[in-house]
This record gives sequence, C-alpha cells and structure tokens, in this order.
Amino acid sequence: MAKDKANRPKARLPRGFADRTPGEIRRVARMMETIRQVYERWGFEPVETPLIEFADALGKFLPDADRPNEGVFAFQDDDEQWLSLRYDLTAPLARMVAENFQNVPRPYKSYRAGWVFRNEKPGPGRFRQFMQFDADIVGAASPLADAEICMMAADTMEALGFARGEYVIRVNSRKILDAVLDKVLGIEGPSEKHLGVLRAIDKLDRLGRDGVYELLTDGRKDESGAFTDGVGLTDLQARAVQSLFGIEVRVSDNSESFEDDQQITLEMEDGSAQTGSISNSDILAQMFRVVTLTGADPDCLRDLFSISDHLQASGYGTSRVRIDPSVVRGLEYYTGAVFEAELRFEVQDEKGRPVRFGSVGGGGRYDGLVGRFISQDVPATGFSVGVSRLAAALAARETASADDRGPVIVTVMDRDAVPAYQALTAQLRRALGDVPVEMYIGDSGFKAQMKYADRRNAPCVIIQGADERAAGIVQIKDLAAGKEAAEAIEDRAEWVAARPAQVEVAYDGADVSAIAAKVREILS
RNA sequence: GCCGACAUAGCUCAGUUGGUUAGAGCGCUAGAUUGUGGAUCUAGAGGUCCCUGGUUCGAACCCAGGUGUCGGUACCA
Repeated sequence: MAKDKANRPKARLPRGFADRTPGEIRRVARMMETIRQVYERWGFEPVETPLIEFADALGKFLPDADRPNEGVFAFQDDDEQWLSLRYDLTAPLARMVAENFQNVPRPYKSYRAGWVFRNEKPGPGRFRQFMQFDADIVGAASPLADAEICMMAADTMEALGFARGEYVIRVNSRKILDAVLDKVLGIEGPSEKHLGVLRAIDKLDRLGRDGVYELLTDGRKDESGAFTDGVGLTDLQARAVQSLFGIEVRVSDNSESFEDDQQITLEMEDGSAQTGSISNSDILAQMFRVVTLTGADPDCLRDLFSISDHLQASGYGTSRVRIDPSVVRGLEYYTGAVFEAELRFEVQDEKGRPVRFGSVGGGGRYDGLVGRFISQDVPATGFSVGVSRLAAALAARETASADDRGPVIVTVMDRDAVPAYQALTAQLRRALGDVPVEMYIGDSGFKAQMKYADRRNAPCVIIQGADERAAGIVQIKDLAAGKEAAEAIEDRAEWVAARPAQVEVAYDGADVSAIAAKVREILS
C-alpha cells in the first residue's frame, strides 16, 4: 500500500484513451467477426501491418519537419530515424503494397482491422486510440471497384443489424468538386481557396447552410466568441458553390418505408423543394445541370454515372447507396469517388440528450498513395469502418445485452467443504459447455458473496450448505428474477424466509444434470 | 492553436458579504439478520477544499500566475 500520499502516483488515464469493459469487448469482437465474414464473402483476404511505421512512410510529417509530433504520435529510434504510430490503415497498406508490388495479385483485394492513433484533441465519441476495419482494392482503376466497395459497405451495415433506412452509404466524387471549383474560383488546381471551400462544405451537417455561407465569404464567429476566418469568396461565387454542394437530399418526414426510389425531397438553392420518386440517376441529372451551368467540363461526372449504373445493375438503390453532392471527406489524398456511411437514427445518452452518431465510416479513391513509393501509378480505392463509434451506436440501441452477463457462481458456505465445491464447479463447467462457471475464491462471508455475484452480473448462484448436502440438494437462485421481486420488499424477515426466485434441485455429489438443466432454463 | 466555463469525499454537488471541529445525497465497509445481493435502520471509513505566490489577525472563499478538466472552434495527412 502506498503510505506516502504526497508522492504516490495518481491513478489516471491520459485524455482521449479509455479502458474497455467486458460488454464492450465482447460486443466489438462479435461485430468484427460479422464484418470479417462480409469482407471474406466478397473475396477479400486478410493482411496485417504493424502499429509502427517510419514517419515518412505515413505522410507529410517527415522526421525533419518542424513538429514531428503534430497530429501523430512519433518518437526517434536509436538510429535517430523517426517512427510513428499509424494514424490510419490506408497509408500502411500503400507502403506494404509498394514494398511487395511484384508479389501481390492485382486487383489486390484485402482487409485488415486494428488500433490507430491520433494525437489530437479528443471529443465526445472521439478518441486518440480507436479501432478501424478497412477493406481496399489496389490496382483497379475502374468505377466497378468503387461501386463494389459501396455495395459491400451497405452489406456490412445490414449484417451488423442496421435495417434499411437506418443507414445510408453516401457517394460523391472529388473530380466534380475540383472541376467546378476551378471554374468558379478561376484558379486551376489545388489552392488555399480551393481547400478552404472544401473544408467549409465538409461542415454542412454541423453548421448548416448559413454557417457554410459565412465560412465561404467573410468568416464566422462561434458561440464562444472565437472567430474563424472565411475563404473570402464573393457573394456570387459562394452562391455558385452552394448551388451544387447545397443540394440537400433528405428523406421526407412522411416516408414510412425505405424502399428504393422512395419519396425524397430535393431542396434547391433557390429555396424551392421538389418532392418525388428520385433515383441516383435523377440526382445525377440534377448535378449535371448545375455543372454545365457553371461552365465546368461535364466529363467530371463520368465516374459517378458509371458507379450509378453499376449500383443499379446489382440492384442497390438509393435506400442503400445514394449519390450526394455534399459529401467531401478526407481532403488531401482522395482523387476520385468518396464515400461515407451515415447512421440516420437518433438515440439518447444517459442524460436524455439526443445523440446523432452520423458518420461511422468512410473512404474513397486514392490513386496517388502507392505511387508515392514507386515509379508507377497504382489506382486504389477503399473503405474504413469506425468500429469504436459503431460499437457505441449499437450499445446505445440495446439494453442489458448478453454481452454484459457474468458467470454462474458457486458460493462457498462452509470453508471445510471447499473440495466438494470445487468438484461441483468442475462438473457443472463441463456440463454447461460455453456457459462460464466459477467458484467464489475470495475471503468474505456469505452475504458478501451474494453482493459479489450481483456485481459480476451473474445470472444465478449455486448455494449448498450442510443442510443441503445432507439432503442431497443445492439451491439455485436466479439473481435477475430476485431483483425484480425485490421491488416490492417491505419486511426483511418475511422476504428472506420466502426465498423468492430460488429453487431446490437434486444433487448427489456427482450428477449435475438437474442443476445444468435449471441453469439453462434461467439463461434462456 | 483560439474562445469560454469550471476545479470541495470514490461519484454528483452544497457551502461561507473571508472566522475556529468543511457538509449532504449516492456509493463503499460493517452490524441489526449462526446461511441469502437488491428494501429499511444504525455505525464506520474516506478530504493537502487543484498548485504556487500574494492580500489579511485569519483564505476552501479575495487577487495574480500556473496546472488540469469540460464545452465550442480550428487543424485532422
């Protein structure tokens, strides 16, 4: 025990990191297995890379950069080379493919899961260590690959238990953004303004259309009074940008079903709304109209038209994968299609406030990433599931799930009989298969053992004292049923005498079948 | 990084225009109950009142600086 209060370390966790509970761990493990099965069925194969890479292999933060620790956890090896904890699973894959370029089949379809780390300010539901589950196709330039990723993402969401309409995979293309911005801004290629516009659009869901307009023009003051610089577009330019990216596609309130080509509402920049049966082709037609109005080359829409066709051919309509011009994402390395998996339902947190989970995954085409390492262009596209956020969403929907359940506990009434309890525990464990069973191994009395069982969330406890042993029986107490009965407790003496939720079962010291049968009944 | 709020028991928080032994609820440990978690009653344990300095006869309270937490915002390859 630490007697020296002044100098003992404080038990604490760095911001943005979290301990994980039994329920979470089991839930995530089950989810990951589900995702894995979907990916395998689509013909993807597993591959794993380490948590640590050379810093220069991960991106723009080079060992000699001013602040090698900005955004990424980095440290120097004993040979002074900078190493980094990976911040996503895409950059390491690109490195791995480039390093083994001669040996991988192309197109190379692979998946991997693991912890990634970001050294940035955490927020609610955002951590500095979190789990991602990626699937990527390297070496396929065709929109077929993008369409496949989108469809598989939709399959994954449904396999995880999200009904059609509870989620949607939204798709857009960076090429359209690039082409239209070149025209509107009058600047070819990437620029400060260009980036600023994309960042502003990316905040549409949080700030709303007016907030985005402020960011596009003169800047915006947030609720704490801090000021964010605007991009400095003219009113005309800002409105031109919003005419394309401001097309909001939302499910109309009276839509009960989530069939394909459902009733949806298109809100136009001029404030009008058009409601009707709208398909991805309809959305594309709308985008085509706006693109040509800005004078941009409509060829930028080619990929999305192609993806739309492939989706339709495979029977994936707007209820699953929907083209949406407001998707921006991952600003730096995406070169074409971009995807985002969005949850469309709300849940309440423990304080009753509504929580929107929003984006739980995303990805896109990154044709330049592998090419950074070798003198060859290698097209690639992929998708990443934010496992931690998804798990939080699933947990918030479920109440008291089996994931939280503890073991059946054999209590120790008299210490002298421990060998008999051990025998009973071993027999029961064998008879119950995958149901966990344990004997109480602490030092406390019987009452404390019941508290322990309660805290472990045990489904039931096995009780055998001298009386029971003499009579050839054990008591089985159903803790959950007991808890329910306890709501009506008035007088303790009566309550204890009645022994609610407790049954006697025959046990001769060898045959646990009757006990096992009763336990199974309680578990079911 | 910028803006703001907050910092008292394990948790949620009260507190005094600056005054002596710093409180509540919940939780925890135990007793009432030789063998039953959750009800009730009782008792107990648990605090450098974030840190440092200043003002004062006297600071948990006022002032300054620091640190930390939370929220917003920016960045997010």
